[in-house]
Amino acid sequence: MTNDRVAGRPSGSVRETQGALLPGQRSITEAEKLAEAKLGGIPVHRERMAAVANIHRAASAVRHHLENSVLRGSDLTWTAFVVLWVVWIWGESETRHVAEEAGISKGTLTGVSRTLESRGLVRRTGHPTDGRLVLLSLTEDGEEFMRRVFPAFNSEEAFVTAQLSDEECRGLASGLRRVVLQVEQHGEDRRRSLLDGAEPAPRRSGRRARD
Amino acid sequence: MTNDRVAGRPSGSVRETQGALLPGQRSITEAEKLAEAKLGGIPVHRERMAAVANIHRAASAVRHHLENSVLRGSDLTWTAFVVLWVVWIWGESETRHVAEEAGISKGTLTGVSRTLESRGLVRRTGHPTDGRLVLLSLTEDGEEFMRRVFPAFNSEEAFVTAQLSDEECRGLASGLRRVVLQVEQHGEDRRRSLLDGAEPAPRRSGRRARD
DNA sequence: ACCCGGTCGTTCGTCACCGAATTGTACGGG
DNA sequence: CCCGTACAATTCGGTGACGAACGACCGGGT
Repeated sequence: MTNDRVAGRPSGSVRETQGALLPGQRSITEAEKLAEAKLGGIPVHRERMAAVANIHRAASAVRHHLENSVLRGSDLTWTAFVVLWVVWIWGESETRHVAEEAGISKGTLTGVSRTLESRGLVRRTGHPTDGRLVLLSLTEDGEEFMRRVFPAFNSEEAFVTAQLSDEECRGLASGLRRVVLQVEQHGEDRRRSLLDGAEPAPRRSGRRARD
Repeated sequence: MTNDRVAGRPSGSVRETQGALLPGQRSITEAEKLAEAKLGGIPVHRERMAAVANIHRAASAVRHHLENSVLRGSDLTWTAFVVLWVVWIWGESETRHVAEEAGISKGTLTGVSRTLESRGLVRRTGHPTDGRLVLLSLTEDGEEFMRRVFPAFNSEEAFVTAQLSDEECRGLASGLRRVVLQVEQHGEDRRRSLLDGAEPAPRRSGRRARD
């Protein structure tokens, strides 16, 4: 039993014992306090925890909303749309760059891009001089699709950020960009130093070593 | 052909033609300009687009980093850890609340909680008076696990936000919270009014209607 | 006592996604 | 010219996840 006097509560669901509780705002600050109490003395970086937790809350809420509004009607998955968007914005690109930009693995991109190809939205062409590379580009149908669907997508982006001013959006984007850069620039070193000495890592899914 | 003079570029990869290009910062602002040019006149909510895009970039980067640092060593998936975290923070809870808080579906939670149960980290008990409910709580092993692993997790949360001051973290969390609240409070109405009149929605995966 | 609309967690069909192994191409020495 | 190395995309085994259908259960009305 640890810190029962602080973190303790009557039996039954916590939510029920607190009455009507809006998700989000209050629950996350409650969570911070409870976490600190749970750890009993060990300091918690509360702002960091709240920021990171809310990044994921927001990402999942936004993705869910977009999947069930604009994307559902187009019969496209989130990932497929992101890939389409990346190729649309950047123009003809090598697959490894598209995969990185879209935040998916190369293996996943192979499948997604084939799906998009079979729907006539993207074109896959070999690189003229380097036979290892494959270039992705939008077909005319793909261009037309994005001209039609992106405005709707962007409208929902505006909807989900409706509580924020333009200036606040800029601040938000700037903060998030710094998080992305931090991980991209120092993440690998950090991970290496964390398990320094230790074996690289086990793995629970995916193809097994042939060995 | 639309706006070729504005959006046009020499053939080959865009990335190659721009020289060394840091991912993140520059690419997203480039993307905004390119998108606007692509749409040729139709206004784009640039700040909104940048904010939303960066939410997903950041979420995926942070998740990736955490999965490959603290979680890999514990042989837990991201989702399993989030569920564990929610139950740890909130104490014994009904499954539907845990699922919502963790941002996953009820069906997924069934599988995840069984996995966690089989590892002896959580306990599943029937509700004393309502036979439909199942309550989740941490076992003593689960408590011990979180006391050990959460500090490491929190340290990585601090790492990914290292470029931000405490004050900036608070601002970031606040902005994201408003996004979450906006979707939670008005998202369903919005989706309903968007496809108003139209058929509810098709579906591409999952169990088929029995006909 | 019995239905009956509503709500709970679980089941299950159907993909999405990851990442090691694999395959194929490029290119710089011997 | 033919290797060996490097690096590309693809293949494929495996898990993760969704969400409609389902069965168990609640509680109020008839």
